[in-house]
Amino acid sequence: MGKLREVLNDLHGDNCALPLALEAMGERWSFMILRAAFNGVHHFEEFQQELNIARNILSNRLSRLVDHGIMAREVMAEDRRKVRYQLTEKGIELLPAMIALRQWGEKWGAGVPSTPVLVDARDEQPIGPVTLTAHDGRVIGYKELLWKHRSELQPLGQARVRADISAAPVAAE
Amino acid sequence: MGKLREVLNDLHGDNCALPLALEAMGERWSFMILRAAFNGVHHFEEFQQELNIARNILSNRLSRLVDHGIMAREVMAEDRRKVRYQLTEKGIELLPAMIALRQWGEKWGAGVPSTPVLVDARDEQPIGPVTLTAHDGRVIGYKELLWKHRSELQPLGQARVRADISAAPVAAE
DNA sequence: GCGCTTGAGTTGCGAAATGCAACGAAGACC
DNA sequence: GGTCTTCGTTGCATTTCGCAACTCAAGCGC
Repeated sequence: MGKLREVLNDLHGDNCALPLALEAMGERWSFMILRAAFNGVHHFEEFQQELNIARNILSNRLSRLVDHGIMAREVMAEDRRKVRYQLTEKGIELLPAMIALRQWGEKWGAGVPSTPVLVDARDEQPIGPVTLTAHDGRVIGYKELLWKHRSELQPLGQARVRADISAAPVAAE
Repeated sequence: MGKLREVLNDLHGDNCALPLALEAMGERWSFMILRAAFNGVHHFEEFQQELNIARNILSNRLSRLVDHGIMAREVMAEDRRKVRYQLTEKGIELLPAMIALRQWGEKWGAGVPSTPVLVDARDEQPIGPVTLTAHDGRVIGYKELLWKHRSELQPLGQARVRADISAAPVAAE
């Protein structure tokens, strides 16, 4: 955990939340555990058999996920031997990242059709590909993108709104 | 590399491309290197200084990314000491996954505003959050989703189209 | 040519993470 | 009380990571 964290907050003057995400999810089994959790796995033994992961590692990974607030640990009332691991909202919000990874693997791997498939509950159609979108929701490709430093963004906040606001006082003077 | 790969292709009868993606990108520095690459870093020494990563690890990670077809290695013609590492299309298509992770880190980390920011080249507005969408592009939340086995999907292909097709013969009879 | 620098790695070795198998301990079950 | 479950922990071998020093080919100044 040493090196990576040290570098977390400065990348030649850049700032990035990516290392922060990686500190929580960058370890070998984290995403696999997350996936199992999304598939309804809740207990230690279930994870262990499903993933074929060493028990000590699983124990460690689950603790870490709990520490990071990605999963919640709860001793069950009706059988106090059992512990239930449940995704928190913070954990659930990793779904787009996980699905993006999975779709990438599907596209570029050896044509493995992943199962189970995530479908829209309304019509049971598989979901679409995870994409980047402009602020108005329009899908946007890599070539239509620029990396900008925060300082060189539109004067402050959303350009259009901002223009309206700043125009008002001038008119009032 | 042992355990994880063994389990890659069967998760109690499930199939998943996620482990495949993780095999390529699941190692400690892979995403950080990818991020640097997206930010215009191309040479060994640049990666090394930018990331403060050990040279042997960097060497190893770059080779592996090249092996996986995520980056391309090219010895430069005008100075044959220099090697240029360039993202391939396969690498570029990891952008949604990377941004999803980064946005998650931004949201749940200690309010770190990431820089540089990805903006729409057209209006220089920051891009929107990476989301899951239904097949028709409508944004879809976790609670509106179901996990379905491939076998229990709508009879085959798209439901609506399928319904039309299957209705026709019946009417014809 | 000859020393000097630069770019891209490699090597050796200690520290940390991972994997395996066996063990422990509390709670349920009869 | 004895046994079975569930969730871990412990000890030890293997693998990966991290650091610093070293190699080695290619350009550069003269």
